Amino acid sequence: MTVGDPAPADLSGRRSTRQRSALVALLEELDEFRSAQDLHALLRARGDAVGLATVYRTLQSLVDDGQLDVLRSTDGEAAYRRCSPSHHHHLVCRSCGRTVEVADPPVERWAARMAAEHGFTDVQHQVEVFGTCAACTTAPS
Amino acid sequence: MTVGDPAPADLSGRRSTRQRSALVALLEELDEFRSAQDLHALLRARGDAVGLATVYRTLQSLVDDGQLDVLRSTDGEAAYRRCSPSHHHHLVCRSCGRTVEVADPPVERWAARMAAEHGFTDVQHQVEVFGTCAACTTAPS
DNA sequence: GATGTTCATGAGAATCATTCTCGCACAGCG
DNA sequence: CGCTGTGCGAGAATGATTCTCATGAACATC
Ligand SMILES: [Zn+2]
Ligand SMILES: [Zn+2]
Ligand SMILES: [Zn+2]
Ligand SMILES: [Zn+2]
Repeated sequence: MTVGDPAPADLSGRRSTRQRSALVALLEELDEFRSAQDLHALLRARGDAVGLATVYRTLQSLVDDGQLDVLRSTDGEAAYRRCSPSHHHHLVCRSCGRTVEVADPPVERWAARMAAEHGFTDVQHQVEVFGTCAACTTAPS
Repeated sequence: MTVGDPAPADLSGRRSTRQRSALVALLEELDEFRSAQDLHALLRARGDAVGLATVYRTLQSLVDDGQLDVLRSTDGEAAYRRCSPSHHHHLVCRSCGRTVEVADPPVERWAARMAAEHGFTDVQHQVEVFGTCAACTTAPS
C-alpha cells in the first residue's frame, strides 16, 4: 500500500453525506427501474429533500462504481436500479416495472463468438427483455 | 378498387414530397446508424435542404412503417438506419458506425422461453452488440 | 388544366431531461 | 478546533426533440 493511498470508509472514495445515504437507502427499497426525476420526487416526498443536480451526480457515481444498472427507455429517459455485481440482463414488466435479473451463458458466448467471426474486438452487448408480468396480465387496466 | 381508396405511389399512404424522397435516398446510400441531426446536416450539405422538424417527422413515420431501425446511444441521441424487413439485431462498430445485421434463432427462442417461465406475456426484446470492427482495430486513432 | 380538400412543410417557440456554474457547507483529518 | 478539498444546490445553460400554425404542395376530381 503506497503512501498516497486514501482507503476511506468505503471502497469508492466517496464521502458519506446525508444526501448520498438517502438516495442509496431509497434505491435499496425499490425493486424497479426508476428515472432520476422519479427518484428526486420520491426523496422529496419522504422528506429527504435532495437537490436535483445532486441526484444526477450521485446516480452517475453509483453507475461508475458498478452499483447501479441503467436502462434507456424509448422516450430517452434514463432509468436506474440497484444491481447485483455479477453480469446479468433484465426481464422488465413494461406496465409496473417489476424486474427480474437473468443470466444466460449461451447468450454471452453467442455474442462473443458472433462478433469475433465478423472481426470485431473489444465487444460489449446489451440484452433486455420486456413484457407484461403475470400480475399485470391478470389485473384490470 | 373502391371509391375512397387512395392507393398512392407507395403502400404507406404517405404523400411523395421532395423532402421525403431526399431523406429516403440519403438513407439508402448510408450503411451506418446516423442521428437525426446528422441526417439533417448531410441533406443540407448536399443541397437538398429540408427543415429539421420535417426530418424528425419523416424519420418517425419511416420507423412506424418498419423501414428504419432506431438505436438509442448512451448519450440519449437516437440513431437511424434503413433495415431489412425480417427480424434481426445489430453488430455495431462503436468507432466508425459500420453495422452488420445478424439473426439468431436460438436467442429468439431463449428470450421467449425465459420470459414465459417467469410468467411474462406480450414479450419483446432488445439485443445489440457493440465492438470495434477489424478496420478500426487496425487503423491508428 | 383548374379546383378544393387535406396533408406536409418549416421557422421559431416550447418542452424537458440532463449538465454546468460557482459560491457556500461540511466530511474527514490532524 | 481549524484546514482543505469535496459535495451541495439554485438557477442558468445545453441540446435533442416536439409543438404551433400559417403557408405550400399533393392528389383526387371535375
Ligand atoms: Zn407488471
Ligand atoms: Zn450478457
Ligand atoms: Zn469501425
Ligand atoms: Zn430478436
